[in-house]
Formats: sequence, C-alpha cells, structure tokens
Amino acid sequence: MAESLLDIAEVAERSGLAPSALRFYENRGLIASAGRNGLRRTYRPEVLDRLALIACARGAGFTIAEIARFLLATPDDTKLRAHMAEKARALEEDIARLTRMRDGLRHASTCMHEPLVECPDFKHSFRRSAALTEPSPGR
Amino acid sequence: MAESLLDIAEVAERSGLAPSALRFYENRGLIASAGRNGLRRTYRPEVLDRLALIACARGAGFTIAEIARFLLATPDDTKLRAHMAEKARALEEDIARLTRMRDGLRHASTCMHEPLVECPDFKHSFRRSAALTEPSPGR
DNA sequence: CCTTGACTTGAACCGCGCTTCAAGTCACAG
DNA sequence: CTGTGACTTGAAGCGCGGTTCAAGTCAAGG
Repeated sequence: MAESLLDIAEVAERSGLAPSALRFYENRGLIASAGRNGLRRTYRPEVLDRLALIACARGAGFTIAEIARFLLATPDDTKLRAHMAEKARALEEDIARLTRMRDGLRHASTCMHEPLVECPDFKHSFRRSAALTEPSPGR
Repeated sequence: MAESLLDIAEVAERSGLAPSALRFYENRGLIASAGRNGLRRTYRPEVLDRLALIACARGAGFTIAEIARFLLATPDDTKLRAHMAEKARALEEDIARLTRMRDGLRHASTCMHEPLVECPDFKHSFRRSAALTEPSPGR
C-alpha cells in the first residue's frame, strides 16, 4: 500500500500545481498528506480528485477559505447543503451576467460605431447588467 | 453646461463606488474628470455609463488593465474587435464551467452520500470540468 | 481673519493566492 | 564519510484592486 503513495513532485506534476501550492493548500486544510518519506510529503492518489475539485471551485470563484469550509464541514451537515444551494443560486446570477457580457462583446466586436464604447446596444447591455450587479458591493 | 457637472461625491454616491475608487480608476486611465471646482474633481454625467460598463467588465473577470486597454484602444481598431471576440469566446468557456459547477452543487446539496465530497456524480462533474480547466494556468 | 469640513495628494497598507527565498534536513551514490 | 540534490520550513515578497492615512489646500461661513 505504501507503494501506491505519491511523492509531492509527482502530485505536482500530475495536478499541474506547483509544490508550493500543494504545501499552501495543505496548511490551509484543503488537502492532507499521507505521511513522509524522509522529509518528503507523500499523498494518497485520491488527493488528485481533491485537487481537481479545488481547481474547479477556484475557477468558479470560490475562495480558498470557502473551499476549506466546504471540505471540512461535518458530514451530515445541513448547513453545508444550504450553503451549497446558496452558492448554486449565486452561480446562476454569475452565469446570467457573463452571458450578457458575452453577448455585449459579440455585438461590439462586429458593430460599427464611433467610439465603439458609445454604441447604444453595447451600453444597453451593460446598463442592464449593472442594475443587477450594483446591489453586491463585495468583490 | 457647467451646471450639469457632477461633484465626485455625487458620482460616488450614484455609482456606489468609493471616491477612492474613482480616483484610482482615474489614474489608471479608466475615466476622466471634466475639471475641478477648487480642488474637487467634477465629472460629466456620462461617466456614470462608463462606470456601469467598468463594473460589469470587472464582474466578468476583466482586470483593470484590460479594461483600460479596451477603453483607450484607437477607435477603428481591428485588434480591439479581435480582442473582444476572443474574450467572448473565453466567456463562453467560463459560462460552461460555471454551469457545470452549478449543476454539481445543486446535485450535491440534495445528494445523500457519506463524505458528501466523495459522491461519484459530484466528483464526476469536477473531473470533467478540471480536464477543461487545466490547460489555463493563469488566474 | 480664522475655522470648518470636504476634498486633494502620494504613500503605506490590506487580503487574497500563491511564489520565492534563505537556511536546514534528509536519502542515496560514490 | 562526503557530496549532491530534491525536498523541508517559516518568512518575506508579489500583483491585483482598492482603502486608509497623514498632511495639505480650498470655498464658504461666522
């Protein structure tokens, strides 16, 4: 079984993350090492799934601290579920915003208008977006 | 006409941004003040549209520097258009990623599975997402 | 004239997510 | 036993997007 443990360098390579990032995640509680081989951390292969999860969550705008909370939450945690559902809702809004933004850019990239930035359609999509975005001061 | 100029405090209030942020944007070239009333910056009302645009772009993940480039680009700029189209494509990917994330979270929030994090469906959606996310090292 | 109070400036600081660095420690080869 | 070289640590540094701060300046009011 010790055979199946991965060296930190290997995990780094396979996950595409820097070793420093792995150590960073470890001391933030996002992942755990299985033990040491001398000084070297060794990881169970499942850590790769973890890392994929983390990368994805990061990409979706979750902070490290949030991810840690998710991962450390007590198992049968109803708060966790609520939190997840809440996040799903938030993502819904993000998606809508990005979609509008994408449409605005698409239009802008083909619209002839003299300052491009003044194109009414273009401005319009931002206006709408802004109205929905404003209430959220954070970020 | 001077009547229609807005004081920085007014712009701050209407846009929901801190005055410090307005000054920050100004010295990054994102907005321009119309002049001064004593020491006080005054802005043309159109700056509010600008700010809405900026807020939206920020929300869509553009950096301040990127936005500045967009806004300062020479008008009939074909590179600008190409850049925009490119960004639109990138947003498409982000949207797809967020959508998968949202679905993953939705599932997770109702799925009974003992470490929640180990739910196969849940993991699966991250796996797929990760595969598409990995090539992009930045961010 | 002097105060008040909102603005001005540049510079320092903050939180985030890491990376980089100096200094130390280990396994293994020769 | 001595390198070598990849790891270890904690601390410092970085880029981003601002905020905060000390010190200065102005217009208006008393």
